[in-house]
Amino acid sequence: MSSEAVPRFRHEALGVILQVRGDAGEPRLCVLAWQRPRDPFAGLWALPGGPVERGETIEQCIRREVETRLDLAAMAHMEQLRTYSRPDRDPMQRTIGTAYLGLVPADVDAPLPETAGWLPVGRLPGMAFDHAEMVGDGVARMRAKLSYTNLAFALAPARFTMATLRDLYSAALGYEVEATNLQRVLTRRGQLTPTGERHPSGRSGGRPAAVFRFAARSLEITDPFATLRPHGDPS
Amino acid sequence: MSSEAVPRFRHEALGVILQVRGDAGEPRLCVLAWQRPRDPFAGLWALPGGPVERGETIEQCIRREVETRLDLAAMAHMEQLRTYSRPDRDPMQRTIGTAYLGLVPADVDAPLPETAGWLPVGRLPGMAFDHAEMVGDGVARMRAKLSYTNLAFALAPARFTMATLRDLYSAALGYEVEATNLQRVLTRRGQLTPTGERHPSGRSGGRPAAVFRFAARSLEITDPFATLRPHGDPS
DNA sequence: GCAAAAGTGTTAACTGTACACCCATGT
DNA sequence: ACATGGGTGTACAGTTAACACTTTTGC
Repeated sequence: MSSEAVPRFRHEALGVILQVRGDAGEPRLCVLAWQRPRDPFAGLWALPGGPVERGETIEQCIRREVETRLDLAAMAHMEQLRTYSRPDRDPMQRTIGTAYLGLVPADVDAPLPETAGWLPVGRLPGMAFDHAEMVGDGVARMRAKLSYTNLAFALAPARFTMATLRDLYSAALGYEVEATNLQRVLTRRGQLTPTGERHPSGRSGGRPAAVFRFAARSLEITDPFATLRPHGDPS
Repeated sequence: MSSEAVPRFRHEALGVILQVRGDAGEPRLCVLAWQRPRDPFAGLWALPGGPVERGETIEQCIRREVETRLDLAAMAHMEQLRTYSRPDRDPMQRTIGTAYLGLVPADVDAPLPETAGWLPVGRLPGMAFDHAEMVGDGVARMRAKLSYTNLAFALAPARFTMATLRDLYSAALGYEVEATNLQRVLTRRGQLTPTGERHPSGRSGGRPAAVFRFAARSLEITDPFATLRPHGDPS
């Protein structure tokens, strides 16, 4: 209608990279972030990411950006979260941003530069831009998918005992989970494969724990919540 | 790092606007589209949408674009689907596109221009760009949410009998649903409110049907699939 | 009365929670 | 022996699919 040229936008990709980390005692769900050295939002924390380049997809962009700071092979799952477009979300220049959710297994400990850190999502410090909202969206997506998919494969180490997995689920979901029922549910859904190994008990004794691994290493929907399913379709 | 300027992109919003329509006999799930008069993809069908303007969000853009062709008040629900960024998705110029899902109640019959139409999603004609993928994503999202939310409020007329609702669900889900169990499930979840009215039976007789309405007119999660819920939390 | 459509009752299968109880190990 | 933690058995409640059966209408 108008004769004005179509506007063009800076477009950035951002990563909500989550990992359950047990640095000090209890394992906690953490998100990877950088403390900003400069304005805007100097001193606040920002998610990794950067501007999309000319010939790449947004997903290629976030992979490229994260790769420079973290071994990408370490990231076991990645999916698009949502696109944020409030005109004032970047006070310096109009920027549209697409956030991705990335999950890192608990046994990976990639070295990080000084200014980077793993922030506990339960007690986030001040976040730059709309990054706090992105973290919230990412955590919500991950928690939902823990319920009806095998997504935990991307948070768990390659091999684990049920006690380890219980702690991991508890940290990721934000509330206590019982190992007994966790094992039953995951076993019924075919997610767990026993390795045959046993993890010896600690100083305080106790029966040695069986060691498991996840049957699949890519996302599968293991509990289709579809009520109202097709006629004659079990599950 | 590089001294090159950050690239900027044309950004468009697209709408996957769905409605269950019974124009000819059986109601079918349809998507709103326009037949393209010009290249690229002349003759193929494209979703409604257009370029994002300078001061607006992507959601404001898709609302503005759809508004010019359809009464927006008619659309009972809208949510962001996903952002598509393949560099060659628009052969003319690099364009990043964000798709939105919009739902229109079955009793709305907005007049459309000649070149527009409601395409049955079961037998889509050739679609322009990556719009077929967008329709697929939109239909999948809607079907999933029909299972665990009250999303059907956005597809159903204000008042309806269970027979009407059964046909609507069948068309939207793509398989037959029984009115008996549908009523039981929705009633238990508190989605249905009886109006007290009765719909008189037709020529062929039959008991008059009770008329219902949806208890809520905005999206609610009525069946949280969360297995592994917090200790001592029913439902 | 009979066909048609709506609505109710009942059963069976499955899932997840809670909790009691048994097993294997270190000290 | 006993404390500690892992693992199993079992009962119960909630949900949904399937289908037989009853109710209310038009003809």
